Amino acid sequence: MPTTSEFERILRGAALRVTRPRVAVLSAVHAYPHADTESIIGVVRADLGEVSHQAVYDVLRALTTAGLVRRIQPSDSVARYEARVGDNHHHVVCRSCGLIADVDCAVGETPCLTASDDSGFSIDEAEVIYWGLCSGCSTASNS
Amino acid sequence: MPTTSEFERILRGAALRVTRPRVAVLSAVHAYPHADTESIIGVVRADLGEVSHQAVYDVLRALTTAGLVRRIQPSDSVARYEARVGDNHHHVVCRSCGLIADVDCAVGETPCLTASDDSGFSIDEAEVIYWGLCSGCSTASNS
DNA sequence: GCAGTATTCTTGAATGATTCCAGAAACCAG
DNA sequence: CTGGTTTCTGGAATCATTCAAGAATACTGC
Repeated sequence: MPTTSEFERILRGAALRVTRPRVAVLSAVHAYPHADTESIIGVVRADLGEVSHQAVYDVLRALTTAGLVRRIQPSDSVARYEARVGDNHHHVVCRSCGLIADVDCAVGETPCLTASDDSGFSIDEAEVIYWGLCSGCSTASNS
Repeated sequence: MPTTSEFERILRGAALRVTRPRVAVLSAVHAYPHADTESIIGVVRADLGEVSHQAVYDVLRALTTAGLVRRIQPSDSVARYEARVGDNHHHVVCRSCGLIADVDCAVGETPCLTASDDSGFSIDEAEVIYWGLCSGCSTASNS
């Protein structure tokens, strides 16, 4: 977990202004991977006191645009954010409880990037979501 | 494109009641792949006259649950539906205009179903979304 | 260190897809 | 044909997210 000054450096490196809300949001995303926006707001407020949700939405968008965080949004879920970027990993989502876990790319480097027929698209990213049941829900449903 | 009576058979086969709205919605999803809910409502109304959006939402949920249609929901997009089910194909989405196209599974049968480390999840489906630019938007952005 | 300027944060309201609710209508079994 | 259940209608509610305008704050050059 990077320190505050490291977060500042990360922000500057992305040509983003360093503000308290931004450092707090970036820190929260690092601390709580796959957290939804409301959770992040809660963490940031616990850290800084009152912060408008608008600011958090704004910061999350700025960080996402800058590529410092990744936004993931499985069907039937609100937007979630994570700080692991640039390593082409994917996610498993539990159909029952919504738990999300990271999964490294299955077949090596970035194989998923190659579609069999790209229909004329120039593809730059492949996003994979595995659906299933987490160990807890799986056990519960077998009983 | 199946006929109305075929749609009826499909519905009965899934243990669903046959109603005019259901046939119309199923038909619309077959006719307009990747259409969003509002478009489907429009098509259904052109066919049957006034139909409540509630009915369409309801039918789409019933069909999705029954496995007759698939719901896809790329980030920053409303829910969309398609009738191709059970053949493990994926999608390319244009970042610029939102166009969606089908892509057959890249590496053969259902390889994506195997995650390198499933974190204890029992996985039953892999959903792949390729992000990029469609040929039209790609050309436009190069100029 | 300090003013100027552009970006960012606050407050509060609006948007829009989706869902909830209660009653009317339609479908299927016997 | 009738009963009973499921589905459809109409309208209102929910909730994540966004828009807008003014106040505050951070970076740039002096």
